[in-house]
Amino acid sequence: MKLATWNINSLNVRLPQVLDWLAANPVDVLALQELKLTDDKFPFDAFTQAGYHAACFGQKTYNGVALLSRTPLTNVVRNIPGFDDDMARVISADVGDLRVVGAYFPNGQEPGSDKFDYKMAWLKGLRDWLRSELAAHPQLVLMGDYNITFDDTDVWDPVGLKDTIHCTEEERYQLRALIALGLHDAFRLFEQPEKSYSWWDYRDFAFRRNRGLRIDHILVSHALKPRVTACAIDKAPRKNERPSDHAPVVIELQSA
DNA sequence: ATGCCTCAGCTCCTGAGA
Repeated sequence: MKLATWNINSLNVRLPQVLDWLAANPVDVLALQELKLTDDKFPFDAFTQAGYHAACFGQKTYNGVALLSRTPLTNVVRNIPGFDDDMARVISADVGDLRVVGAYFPNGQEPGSDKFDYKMAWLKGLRDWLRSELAAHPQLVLMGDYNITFDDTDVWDPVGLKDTIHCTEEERYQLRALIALGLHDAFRLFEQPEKSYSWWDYRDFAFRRNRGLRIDHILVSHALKPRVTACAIDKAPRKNERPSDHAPVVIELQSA
């Protein structure tokens, strides 16, 4: 089976591209981030016609996440239990024998800012909750827009961007702490092209120049790791007209 | 260069994204 994650930067604008991508890439599960719409505006009918069940957790203007699945989504949980948050950033569900968590991590704006402090608190909240979630659901996948690079390999200009947002040691420490719960970066389980990124700034022809960051990730639990057969970033949708600034990341799993 | 795009909205500018 295949699962994917994609920050689509407004579902209102990107719905046709999501449907086109699903038609060409009929994944079993797709996690979406940055819907930028409320639940009452979510296009359930369009996804039903495309053959997908959907669970959404929307919000006006900002944030908003959803899960699409070929098979029913059950035990849906919105946001991080135990972490009080007024932003719609996390949605979890059972899909077959998997626990799927889709997440839109805070941006953080700038080290030292209030938004950076919120990002750190959110990461701690996520980790505290995931510890018990992993214990309850050994076969777990956590995918989404993490807004953090693992290391300089994920950064087009590690010197120029040293200690800037997405690249600070504090953020990377938090990411390693998530890994330490018993998770693996599916992308690095395989040989990958050099300078592989999942996000490119809209400005300055950044995509054409491949000036990007790898900030969209799929982490798999220990129990799931042996089932992973492939993981790749699909740059094709970034070449569309009016693209999202992010590209989808896709993982392939053997059946249990 | 507090810029460069893109999107939402209390929409002809501003805040936020990353």
